[in-house]
Amino acid sequence: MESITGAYEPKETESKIYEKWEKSGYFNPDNLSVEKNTKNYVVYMPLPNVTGTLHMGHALNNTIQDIVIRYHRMNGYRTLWLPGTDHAGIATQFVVEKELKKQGISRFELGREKFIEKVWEWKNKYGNTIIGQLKKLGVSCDWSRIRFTMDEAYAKDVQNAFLHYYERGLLYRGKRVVNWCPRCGTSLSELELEYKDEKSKLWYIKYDLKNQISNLKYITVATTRPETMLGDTAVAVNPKDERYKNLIGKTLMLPIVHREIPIIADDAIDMEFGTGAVKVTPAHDMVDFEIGERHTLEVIQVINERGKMNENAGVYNEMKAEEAREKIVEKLKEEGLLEKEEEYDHRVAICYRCGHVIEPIPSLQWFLKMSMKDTSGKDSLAKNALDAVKSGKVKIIPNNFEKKYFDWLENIRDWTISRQIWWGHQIPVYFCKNKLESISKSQFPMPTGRQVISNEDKERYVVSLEKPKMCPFCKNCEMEQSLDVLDTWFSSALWPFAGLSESDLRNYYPGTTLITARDILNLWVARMIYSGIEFKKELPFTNVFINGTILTKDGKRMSKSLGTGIDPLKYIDQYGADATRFGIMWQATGQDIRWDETAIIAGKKFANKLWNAARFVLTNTSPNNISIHQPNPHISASTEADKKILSALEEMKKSVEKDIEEFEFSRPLHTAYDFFWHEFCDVYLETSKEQLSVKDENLSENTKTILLHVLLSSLKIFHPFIPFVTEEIYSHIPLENKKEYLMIEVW
RNA sequence: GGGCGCUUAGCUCAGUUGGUUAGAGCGUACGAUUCACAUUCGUAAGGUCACAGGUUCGAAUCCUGUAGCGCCCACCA
Repeated sequence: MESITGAYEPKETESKIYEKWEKSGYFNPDNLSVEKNTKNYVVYMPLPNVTGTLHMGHALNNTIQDIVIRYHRMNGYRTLWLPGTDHAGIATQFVVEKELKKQGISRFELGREKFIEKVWEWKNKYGNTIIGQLKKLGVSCDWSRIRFTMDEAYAKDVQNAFLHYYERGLLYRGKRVVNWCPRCGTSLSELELEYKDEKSKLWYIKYDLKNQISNLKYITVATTRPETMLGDTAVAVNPKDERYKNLIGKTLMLPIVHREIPIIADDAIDMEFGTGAVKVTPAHDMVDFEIGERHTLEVIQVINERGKMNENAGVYNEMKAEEAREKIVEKLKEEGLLEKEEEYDHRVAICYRCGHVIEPIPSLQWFLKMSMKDTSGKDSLAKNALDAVKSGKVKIIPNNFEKKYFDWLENIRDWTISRQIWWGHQIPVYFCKNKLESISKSQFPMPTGRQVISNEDKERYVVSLEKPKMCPFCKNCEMEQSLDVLDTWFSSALWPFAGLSESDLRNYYPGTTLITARDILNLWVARMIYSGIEFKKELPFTNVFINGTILTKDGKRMSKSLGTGIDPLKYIDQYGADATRFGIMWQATGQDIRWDETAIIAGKKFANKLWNAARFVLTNTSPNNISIHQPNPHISASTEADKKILSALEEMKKSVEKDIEEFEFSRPLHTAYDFFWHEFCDVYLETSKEQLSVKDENLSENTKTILLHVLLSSLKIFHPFIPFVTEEIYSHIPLENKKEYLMIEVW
């Protein structure tokens, strides 16, 4: 075995082997020589963003996926791991905007079309960075099937999904208070918000009663946002609150504005907090908006999309909200209407992307109906997702994450799917430019093909996959496509099937397993589940495995922005991908991981141990041209040591299989490690030296067979974990019925 | 405020249904080594299993409570 010498050097070996694997075509299940009726094993990669670069979380998540895929491939499944990237609307737009800013250009100067061109340029240049990094890790994805969420075929399915929902009556347009980022100029879903603690004040403001009741002249409300009082349309109290019971239905004079507003009773009010009386501003608070709906209150918007006061704010018009706040507090003080102010710590919502404080404002958006309650005979999307897990058809592993999933779905709100950014799937809605006051029936032609026409809100539009050739309303305008784009998750929800070819859908849908991080369980997984049922009538997968989170050594979250992240590429470069994978999996017990670098060193040492043990076996077996045949090599135990190692091997193998099938990935690595190092190397290898030196040809030949057999079996077992070094060693093993690669060996 | 999880050797963590001397990697100490591997081998030190009760013949493991840490959810203006 002259080609195995010295210490193991991962660097060259790894890139050489990865190239060979890719060339072999075996990442593509169509090239695997499997029987026709063989079962599929399909894994959907959680889509990295095109802005992404590899971090520890990806390394962990993708290593686990690769273990599952390689294990099943060797076990004879038609194995497909589908990779892809996500256009990541706001995230990408933000990155490109920042790039442009360096050159002193804003996206508004550029204009929408030019800007989108720039984003595509950026995407084509940098969008596959993470894919290249993943390859270094050794992942065996089928790159021939890589998709991007804005590929032509994918985009078509996205548009189709929109139309489908519209036809089913699940999409509606409405003015709602949404989370608005004034900097990004778009609405955000609740899942896109982050929070930060802020030191603020709680102001106690007197609202005079229109008519004094006995001695009572006013009631006091507490607020953190006095500037929104200009848009107050009620004050609410809890109906059970004795203090205010006799005031319900009475009228107050709103200070500064001098507008009459009613006192109403609503269960949402907490009697314990503040004074128990709350100002209600339906335009600028989600809860107030809901209260407003229940009591049919007027919605008066006083803050605009840029975070400034608007014309309804009178003298405060065009002031920034914070400035108006100060001015209003001053004014209240002057008028003696400020009872007191308290220091108050609270949380404010901020944009997950740019960090700007979120301003709840009313805005016309598209919503996807989720709620369980209003059923139109058919089960709601949320109900379908809920039932899939409740019935056990989809398993969430570990199952304590089910609760989080159920909680979210059971309390779900309609999903705001429109975004006012430029980068994304533009919604397939076309407006009539002429705002005709009334339209006669005769002006409503039948829709052509798959089109739905609508004239709600005096805004006439057509939902259609293609731009209508002629406006069905005025018959002469060039219809204009809506400028809204879809929430990124609207398209990623379709990931298991969107953009796949007919034959791939037939052969590879539904898939088997999804392996992901817990923070996107609801954001993404739940939505894929109901989308699968909605569009393909079949659940997209049966297992959802949630991997742990990698924390820093002192238990903090690893994050780029905090500077606490660690770059796995540094480890791959220094110790090799095998060592890095080993180190990660050694620690990935299911719990969150406080990162310990020494495990990678253990991995590096182990790769070397494996290498040297192989070197020993191969140099001691090659002189006589011994080779083995599998699957049933003629193994017989002639000594106690033989017996022991063979039964230990079988036991180890069984234990590893059981673990992997139960989504345990760290324990099998420990088990195999213990066996190989301590039982095979420390004990049997030493014993074999004696057995080989005895002048008993049968014994020494048999010992050689056993050495080769145990080595080969071990290589297979380790391959899913540390694919490179095992593949390299395999290429040197004298095997009669050898496969082209260990990767496709029979487990 | 609610939910989930964690607390075991100096560090990072295992410990399956309760059952003898509680394990691993790394680190530490001492020793070995021309014979696959110093990325090695051998030996050793090191733990009142967070704390307090309880169940049991027997508890790191089950129950109750307390404390600390982490994460998630929630409309406390």
